Amino acid sequence: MPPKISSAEWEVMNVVWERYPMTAAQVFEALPNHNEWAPKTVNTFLARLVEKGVLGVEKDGNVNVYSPRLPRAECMASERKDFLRRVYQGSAASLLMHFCESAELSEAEIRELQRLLRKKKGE
Amino acid sequence: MPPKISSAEWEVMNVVWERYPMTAAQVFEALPNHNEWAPKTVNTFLARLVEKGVLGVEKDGNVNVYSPRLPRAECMASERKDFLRRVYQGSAASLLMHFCESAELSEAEIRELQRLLRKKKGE
DNA sequence: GACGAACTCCTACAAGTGTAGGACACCGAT
DNA sequence: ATCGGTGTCCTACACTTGTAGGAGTTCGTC
Repeated sequence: MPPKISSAEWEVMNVVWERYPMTAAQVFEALPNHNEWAPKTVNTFLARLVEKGVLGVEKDGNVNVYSPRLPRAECMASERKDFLRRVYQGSAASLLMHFCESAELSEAEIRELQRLLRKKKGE
Repeated sequence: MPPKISSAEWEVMNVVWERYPMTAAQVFEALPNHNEWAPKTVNTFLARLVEKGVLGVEKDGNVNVYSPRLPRAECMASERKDFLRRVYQGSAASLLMHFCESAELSEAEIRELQRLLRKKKGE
């Protein structure tokens, strides 16, 4: 199981998973809420992610270069499992209903979901 | 917005939302993992939930009786929003696909979802 | 009216998280 | 060789969360 990734750490990882390898400065630049955190703060998150084994770091000269050590899909799956249990006590059906109702979905996305459900029914 | 409810606090709230009002002892008894926490621990969670305004408390003699002060649906919605943003960066469609794929769904549940999607398409 | 059981209220403490600051090192320009 | 900028590493600190323990109050029973 991947380790627990905190909320701020997810922000960072979302950036790094998109386009690694990255230096701390690049991560800082790429963050959407880049204005809300001091560069040092981002540095702390990077260091903690390395500690946790979510990120790996290599030196390019004196500069740290970070890359994921865990696949995003795996961390997402672990987070889904936790959320499903904690908030929905395991009931995937009501979770899906709730998200479905409040989601804004395009025609194409709806069709894709319908296709998936039809396939599921067949099993 | 409801306040942040921690993982352990969700366990407690899931019980209280099912059948309030409840005393601390009743909550303790009703907890699924009732064996893993000391009664005092559960007490701490209850107190914190009252502080946060999620639970209300009244005295029945010298005994505390707890009831929700926030509707479950509202707390779930807030949690969904947070999860969607943090892990899926707002993409409800991929969230739904992922949960759909890994979920075990009965025929009836699938039909219900299909109905919901058809309705959504019509809008 | 004193004692034990039950319950509440206050306190504690370590680990995790958000939020950085300061010291120190190294590279490029002068 | 020196100095300033840029980056790393270590340290800090308050708040949250998980996990309770102990002191004190009160009610029913002997």
